[in-house]
Amino acid sequence: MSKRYTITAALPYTNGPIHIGHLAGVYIPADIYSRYLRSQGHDVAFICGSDEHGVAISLKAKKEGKTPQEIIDHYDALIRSSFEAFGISFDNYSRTSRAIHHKTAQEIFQVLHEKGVFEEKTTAQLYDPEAKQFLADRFVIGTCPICQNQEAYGDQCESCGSSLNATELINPQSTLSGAKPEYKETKHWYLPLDRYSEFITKWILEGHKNDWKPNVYGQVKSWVDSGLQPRAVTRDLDWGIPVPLIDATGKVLYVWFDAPIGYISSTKEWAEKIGKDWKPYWCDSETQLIHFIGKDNIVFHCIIFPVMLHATGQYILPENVPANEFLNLEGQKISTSKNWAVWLHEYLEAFPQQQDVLRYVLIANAPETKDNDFTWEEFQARNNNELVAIFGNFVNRVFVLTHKYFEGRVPDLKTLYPEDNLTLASLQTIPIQYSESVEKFRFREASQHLIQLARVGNKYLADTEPWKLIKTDPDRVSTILNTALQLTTALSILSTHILPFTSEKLQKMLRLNSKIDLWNSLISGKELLSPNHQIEMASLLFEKIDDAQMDFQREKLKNTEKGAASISLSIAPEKPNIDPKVFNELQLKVGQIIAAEKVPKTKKLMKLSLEVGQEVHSVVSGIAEDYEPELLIGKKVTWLSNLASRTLKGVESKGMILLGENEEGKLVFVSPEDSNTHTGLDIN
RNA sequence: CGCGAGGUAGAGCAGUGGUAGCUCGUCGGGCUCAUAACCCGAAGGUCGCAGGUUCGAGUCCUGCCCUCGCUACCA
Repeated sequence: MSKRYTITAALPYTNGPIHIGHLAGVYIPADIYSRYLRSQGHDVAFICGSDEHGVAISLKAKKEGKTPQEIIDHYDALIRSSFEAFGISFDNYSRTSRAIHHKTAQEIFQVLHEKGVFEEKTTAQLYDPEAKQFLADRFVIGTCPICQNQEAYGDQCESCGSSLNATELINPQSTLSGAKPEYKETKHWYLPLDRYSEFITKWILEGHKNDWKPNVYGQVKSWVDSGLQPRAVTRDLDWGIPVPLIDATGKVLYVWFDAPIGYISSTKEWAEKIGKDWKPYWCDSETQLIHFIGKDNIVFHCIIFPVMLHATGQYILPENVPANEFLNLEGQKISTSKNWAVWLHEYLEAFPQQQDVLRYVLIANAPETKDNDFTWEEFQARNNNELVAIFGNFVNRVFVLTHKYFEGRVPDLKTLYPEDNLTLASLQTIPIQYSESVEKFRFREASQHLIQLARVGNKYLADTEPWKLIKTDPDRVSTILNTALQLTTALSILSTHILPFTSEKLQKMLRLNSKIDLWNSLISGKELLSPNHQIEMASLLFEKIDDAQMDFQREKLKNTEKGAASISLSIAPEKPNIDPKVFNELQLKVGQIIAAEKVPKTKKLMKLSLEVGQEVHSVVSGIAEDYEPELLIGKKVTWLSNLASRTLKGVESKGMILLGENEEGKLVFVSPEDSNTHTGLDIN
């Protein structure tokens, strides 16, 4: 029976291009699922769009001396075209900067406001008087009151790991202008999540205990157990959707309030274009709503957005939120700022017409249950050993044999032997297993069922050996090749979701004209190609990828990483001049490390014994992530000796070892002769 | 620190109480229609560690270790 589905894929944020992590985590699974549902005859709206609001874009614009509009136009165009070229089959890809979205988001805000859902609160927040802006915690830096790190953020000190309030920082500074933030009162609207705790508990914790993924369920449970808090849904900012109330000038909707509404406005835009009613896709309880996201988005899609939808009293809730974990690249976290990524638009240029290879590799190794690693070595191996050797080679064998023995016409099916029946049976059983996997969002498993079908084909040919029988029993060969051709056709149907470009090419080679109901013919065991049907000459579906190409990609990664490093090799801004007396108050000495050990239960802290003249002092330093204890022994360092002692994690620390942070984010000791340092390095 | 997920052959994964499995890689053999492709076979695991429950534990319980993530702006 045909059902209605609304499938959403996380809105990409338009401050950077799309990389393989986005694809493996969200877009390829969502695309496969949508294509699958369509081939089953379901009514599918596969919805996405660019997320174009928020502080990050406004900041990036300021930094690059552009307008936010220029930034979003650039990335929206890039993202849009690379999705298109990659075959992500969105029914609509919109933008949150469009009028229809502004209107939709404001309407939903209005509805919630009129229903009295929001709480209004006036609080004092940090304000930058020079930039004339309120500051998010992240945009205030200052000295950590706990470890004296001078670059602690308003919410957390990354050196000692303590969580902080921006108010606790010593000498707070705005990262926008360098000005000293002051307090200013401001009014905001809060979504009282705490009042919906029971709703979330019943709906997810009780209702979806067994059908949602453990990582998603666990995350939600963790939020609910720790007590949901009211959350502000407005911000004082100049970039975003204006809050549609008279007493809210200068305020915009919080980006996380407006972004998920983008799914709805994108659906509206699509429905208008094709003359449909959008409402059933969001308001009809028969519709299945599925959100594809990455794990960092769980709270928004499982708690905040559903509460918003629920509170309006008009919308349906997601049936499932199959969030994936993260993909690493060559053993390291993918990082946009460090340029450690494989960008989709660059892949498309480097590997033209090979979209399916990346689709296959990423889905075969999708981070479904835990973080996974993408390596070019694996990319090459999967292409050469699976797509080329198993899938492509089987198809090629069948085409070559059919032309060699039957002039490219499908031969008759004569007497069926047990091995023929066995093979034909798998044309039904494998698609059924494949379907089960897809319906459970187990795409990695589904890709293995697909390749399994090609394996069955290779084995069938190896077992029956038609090239030997042709001399003695041409009738038998006729049956074998008919069977092999049915299998090839089945392969072209089963691969439509994961390998859409390949599937299309193969169907052209087979001259498969009617595309209607291919899936049904497949699982009902109908004859897929009739005798005497003429097929095209063989052409290769996949090509081998050689070592040189892979070396080139690996080299490129290294170089772009270096390139990014040289850009970020920035010189810290000058601080105001100080009185020489202040400097004289600092006591700096050279010390030598004579012992080092990690402080237990911490990530970064290392306990060092420092020999200074005749004395030995104990100093705790946040360098454990960058240095092995053994390598530190014997090292001479610059030591600030008259900093008041303090105790970190139960270990007394006297003074402070001077360190700089280099372009790779690695802490280096201040020894100007060292190759790790560069001129202009900020010492602290 | 708290919370969540993960830790199973060289690599990537499946396996929720009953003789440890799949794919890739490795080694050996077969085949020659095919993109030096394909098919068969073998080697390779104290299932993170330590206790416990049970006739029986990868699977349940307890403690610990390691990796990743979340802690409210990175998929």
